[in-house]
Amino acid sequence: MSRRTYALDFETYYDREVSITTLGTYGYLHHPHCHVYMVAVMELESPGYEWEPGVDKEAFSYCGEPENMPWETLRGARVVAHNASFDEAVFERLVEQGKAPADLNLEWCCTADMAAYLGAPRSLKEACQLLLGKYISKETRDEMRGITWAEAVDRGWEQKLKDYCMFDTLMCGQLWKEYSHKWPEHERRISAHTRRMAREGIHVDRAILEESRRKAAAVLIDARDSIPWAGRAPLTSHKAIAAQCALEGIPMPSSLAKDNPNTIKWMETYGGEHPWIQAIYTHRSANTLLEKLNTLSERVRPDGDAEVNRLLYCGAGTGRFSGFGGFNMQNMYRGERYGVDMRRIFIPHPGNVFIISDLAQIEARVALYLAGDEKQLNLLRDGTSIYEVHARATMGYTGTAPLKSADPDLYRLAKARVLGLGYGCGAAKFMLLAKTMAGVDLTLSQAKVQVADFRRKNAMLVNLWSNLEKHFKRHNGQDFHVPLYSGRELIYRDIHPFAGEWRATVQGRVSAYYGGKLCENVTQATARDIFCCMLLALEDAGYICRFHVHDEVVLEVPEAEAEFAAKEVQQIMSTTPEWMPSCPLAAETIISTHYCK
DNA sequence: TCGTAAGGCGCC
DNA sequence: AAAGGGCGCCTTACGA
Repeated sequence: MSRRTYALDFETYYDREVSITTLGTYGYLHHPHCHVYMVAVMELESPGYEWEPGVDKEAFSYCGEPENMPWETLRGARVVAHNASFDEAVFERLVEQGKAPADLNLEWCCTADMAAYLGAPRSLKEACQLLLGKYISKETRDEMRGITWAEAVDRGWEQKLKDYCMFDTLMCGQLWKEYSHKWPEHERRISAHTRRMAREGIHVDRAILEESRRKAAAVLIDARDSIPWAGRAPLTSHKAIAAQCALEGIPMPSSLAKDNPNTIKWMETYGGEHPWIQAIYTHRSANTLLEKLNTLSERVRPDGDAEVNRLLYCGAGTGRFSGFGGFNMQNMYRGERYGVDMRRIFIPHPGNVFIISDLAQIEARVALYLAGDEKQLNLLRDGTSIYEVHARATMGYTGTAPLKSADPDLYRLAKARVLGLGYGCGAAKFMLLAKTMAGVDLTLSQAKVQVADFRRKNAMLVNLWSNLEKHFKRHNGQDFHVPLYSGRELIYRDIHPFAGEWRATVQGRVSAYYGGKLCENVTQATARDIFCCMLLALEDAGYICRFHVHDEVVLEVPEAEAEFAAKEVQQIMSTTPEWMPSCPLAAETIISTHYCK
């Protein structure tokens, strides 16, 4: 039985400090200044569906203070909101405050997520422009920053605000009516899964968190004391550093990036005589570390769980998830620095353990599948590691022993090639990638040889690059839809040449594209779809996902079930979706009492 | 005092 | 012809 569907939009007080951005959803909704002053609710089958401001407001079930909203109307309904994570959280807060009933059995759906799935921008304004051809003004919302409901009423803004709120609700509803049939059920489940994770948070070891903050702060103070201009100029200011260089008669490097080869040489040459050189790098990294720990600390709720696993569904143009502001779980330090292992801070609730499982080299495997390289796929199916497969298929390795032990140098070079050259990277860039990804030192001419050799021996992949580019360019002046095996598609809009590049718009962002990059996009998108398939399979099997990072999932299970769970999770994570049969996947699964790499 | 851009850097 | 990509957060600089 299908549910009745309503569009809904809340309006709440906000200012510079009291906002989701600064406080997180929980902190914001529990702040004493936070006030939910309006809600608009519209039944999508109502005749007022074509309502425009000032014409007919009868279409609305309700628009006014949430305290007087007849919430029973919504019992058992589907509720559609733009950025439902917010509206759902507001509703839960009203329940908590006794202003709404707890048992309405609502199904929340998010039109911002839907827009992102369709390759449109997330914001209501831009989504309506692209998907409905309608212009929305956000002026009223901007004007309300720092203005309370009572003040707005005093200014005579009551009707203006109602119109604004109803119009947003209407637009949200229209987006849903026009496009929801293009948003498949399994993707709606992923969207809901993302909101569920955020709502529940992650348990945190507060003792380790506080100890980590103390350690980072101590390092920071030491570094500061070694910087001569401390207190007189910003500590990592390029201008201040250039002035110090001039003062001490040493050259200023063109870049201060710590991985830049020229900068490394500069640090080695002058670092000994001038200890502040090391100190600026120490300060930079210790400061970032401390700030992240501070952010995390601010997001810990009274129950010891932190709201740091909010993700944007389809936040990236490829459909990957992205961060949502505040603490970002997707770029967390691995291992220890300054005696702090950030990942250890995240723990399961008492009596539980984490099951951590990741897809091994998922993108490299998908790329072979998309390119149709059966030779390498067959070797993979035999259980050979992907780097050895590459060495056997394209680098002339014929030994019977595993490559990793038989010829470690060749193995590392194969790894560098697989990780670094799959998407059109050139020789200069490959030098850096080979070093950072596989620890391989190459001269520029050696890198050139490797790039040329890779492209010659991996013709099917190179073919995929050029085919994608060819089709892309053929859509000059149009949109290019790239179908994925999952049934989803990537959409490159408004393709046109500009300044020697080929540009397109994805989720409202314009950038340049070429074969290797398109191939990377399609590969990443497919890997994302495979991963999401597994998220749902895990949910179906009853597992609670605390958070995930692109190809890695962290589940929380009772300790007593850990062994069985690890086996079952490993099984689920190794199972290829039915829409991509015979793509050889692999997973690694561990049991842990804390998050770790 | 704002918003934005850019340099730098963390991860997948 | 040549081009790894996908993100977000921190600081500083700069212009309105």
